[in-house]
Amino acid sequence: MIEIMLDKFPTLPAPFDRLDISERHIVRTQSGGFVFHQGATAHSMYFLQKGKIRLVRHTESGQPVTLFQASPGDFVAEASLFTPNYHCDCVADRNSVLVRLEKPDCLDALSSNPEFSLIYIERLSKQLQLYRRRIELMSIKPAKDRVWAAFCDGWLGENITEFASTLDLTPEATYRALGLLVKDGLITKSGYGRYTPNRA
Amino acid sequence: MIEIMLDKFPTLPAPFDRLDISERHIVRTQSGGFVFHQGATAHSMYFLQKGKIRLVRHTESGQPVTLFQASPGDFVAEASLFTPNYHCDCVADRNSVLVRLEKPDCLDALSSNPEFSLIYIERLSKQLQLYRRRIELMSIKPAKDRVWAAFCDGWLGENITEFASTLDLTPEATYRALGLLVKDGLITKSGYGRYTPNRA
DNA sequence: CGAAACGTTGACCGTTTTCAATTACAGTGG
DNA sequence: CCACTGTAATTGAAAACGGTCAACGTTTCG
Repeated sequence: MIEIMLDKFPTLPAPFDRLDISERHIVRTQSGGFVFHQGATAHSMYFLQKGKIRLVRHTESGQPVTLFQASPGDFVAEASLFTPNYHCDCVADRNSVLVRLEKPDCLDALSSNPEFSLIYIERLSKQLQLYRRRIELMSIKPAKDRVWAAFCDGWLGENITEFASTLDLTPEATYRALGLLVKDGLITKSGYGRYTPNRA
Repeated sequence: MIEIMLDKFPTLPAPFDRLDISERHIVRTQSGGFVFHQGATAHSMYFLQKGKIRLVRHTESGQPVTLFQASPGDFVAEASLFTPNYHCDCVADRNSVLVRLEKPDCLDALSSNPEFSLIYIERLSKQLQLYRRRIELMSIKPAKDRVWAAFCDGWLGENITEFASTLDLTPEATYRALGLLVKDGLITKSGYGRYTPNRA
């Protein structure tokens, strides 16, 4: 039970786990509610613990443009540490729980504690790696090859639908690709919605 | 003339412009040559000044997998600051010029100079923003909408082919999309390979 | 001038999306 | 424990979109 809850609520990762976080930093937002608004003074960055949030920018003509959809475990508005105002809205798609990391606290820690900085830089560097890899994955053309590459990388989690959206494929296309890979003997279907790698 | 040359050879951006860089840090690699090998001790990260390089990982079965293709202005192997070995090959696709940023120099600067760290963190944060936006762009389904969104964002540079590849579209598809946008009156073709936004 | 690279357009083809229907599983309340 | 409900998984068929191939125009640069 407890493990499941921990699973569903990722904890604040290093180096921010060192900050003094109290209940007043926890932000609970109802589905449809705003975490911050475009143009508002950027006081904080956020860590999404639970739910789904979306960063939306409004163009001059008023058209909304989604910049990023965050899932639990993602940081949001890291760059706000370096900009005076938020450049987009942050809106919750579901009831969500976030940890507010206030700008002064972050900048203090980063300025005064080199170890803290290094760990954050490490985190950002590795994130960058992941994003680059994901872009490279999305550019693989036949769906079968893309799914195979991503599968080998270990992107497939619990949920195939989510896996599909990570690859920018429809779930249907993903199921079919997985089916072909099974037929090729590269992977094995080990149950309803479960696929496991084969030994060479 | 000189400006053009500066254009073609991006200079080392902050904060690394503060490091003491001499000729011995400049790495020139012929097309097909390697900058570093998977498994080798990670001594440095690199800044690509000219040319094209590719990060390639070899799977257990020996299949090569491209992780990232870098263009001038990109950093490569930032995460190697935090890992003992390179986890992929770095191979030049053209004659290339890189600046080698040695791990001890970088870690020293990051550990001893908080301002240096902050600027690097700022850079990484903004890179992250760009990648996230690019992923979001690539997930826009009809090519026309994708091109329009990217165009509004200002991704279109000098080269339409490059613009196309950024969007994971073929040049042909991109030309057609641009044509439709012109037909819709959203943009104007202002010359051979030149498109400009329309006023509302 | 000539070669090379980029831009542009057309036609055809293949893959993926879309839409629809069915099955499997998890969680809920009786 | 079981029916009940919702979400995810799965499969099929048809349509649409973008990729591929091919041809040609334009610009740049040596």
